[in-house]
Amino acid sequence: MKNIKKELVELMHTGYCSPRIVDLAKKLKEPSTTIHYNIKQMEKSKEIKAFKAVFDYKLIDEGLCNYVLINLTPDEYGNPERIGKELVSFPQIESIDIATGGWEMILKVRTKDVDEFYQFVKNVLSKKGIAKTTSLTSLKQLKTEFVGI
Amino acid sequence: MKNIKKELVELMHTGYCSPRIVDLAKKLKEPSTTIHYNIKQMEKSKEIKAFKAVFDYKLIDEGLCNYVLINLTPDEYGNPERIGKELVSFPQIESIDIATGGWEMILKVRTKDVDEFYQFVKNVLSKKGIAKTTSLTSLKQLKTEFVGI
DNA sequence: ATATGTTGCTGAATAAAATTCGAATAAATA
DNA sequence: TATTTATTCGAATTTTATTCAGCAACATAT
Repeated sequence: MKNIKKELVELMHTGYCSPRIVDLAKKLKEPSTTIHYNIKQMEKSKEIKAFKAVFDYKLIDEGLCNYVLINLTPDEYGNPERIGKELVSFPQIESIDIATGGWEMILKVRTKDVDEFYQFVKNVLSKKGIAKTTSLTSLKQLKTEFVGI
Repeated sequence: MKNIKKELVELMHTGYCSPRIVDLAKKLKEPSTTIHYNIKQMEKSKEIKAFKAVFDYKLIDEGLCNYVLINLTPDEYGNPERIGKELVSFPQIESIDIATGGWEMILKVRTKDVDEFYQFVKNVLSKKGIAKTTSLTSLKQLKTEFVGI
């Protein structure tokens, strides 16, 4: 038995999917070529960034979700994007926002469990420029990526 | 000229997409029927919840993003899910989490602009059971739904 | 208003992909 | 080991995406 599922999850996290043109055409009662044309337009204009899968994260070893609120050190206020860009490639990070209102950065982080989250915090959040972090643990997710549970 | 794009965006926000089995097969160097079988398994077991599009929200009239931290009134502490379920169907809400650590609920909300956000706050967050809200406005998004900018 | 260029729409034909099915293999269980 | 169950995968079929050409709608200039 091959372990294909883990690799599939990884790939479909951010891509390797596409629109179901026939179904969209039926739903909107338009010719499928028209739907096709419009979606291609939206891809060209970058309105559409990707097609991807949404998972039940409890079932794929990403059961723990934390919002991490970050205060930067004063010398990093000027370009929070520097740290942000360092973080983008971490697969545990679902979203990164530069913010205002008490914290300079907001991360949404998914890990398997507390052990992995601890590792994440140690490796990532000890980066230069991060002064203080506050973690808000999600106890239950009722909606994710616009998809209700 | 028909206004198909708005309807397409709405539908592809949470579905009407599917995996690109042939591409996954090529990437993983496996037969496409094997990929097909494995994905169907993941759909049946509910590991996969949906296939959807990710947008550049600035370009589709959802340019303003706020994290809304919510304190519930003491009488609602017992079942935060009641309010949560009332909120699920709002299309502006990307995610709803029941949380611990200072706030009982965390919303991620996307609106066109401040005017629409104000309407949202008035209509939704004046619901019974919500004691206090704090909004954190995203100034810049570096990663969303696992997709980097 | 008319001409001209550009963008959007659509049916027909083609190319490509998903799905089904059956048989073989591998894994799990007794 | 024997038996059942789950997974792999090639061949055939069904379904879907894509291309293309022509037409319609719209915008802009004359």
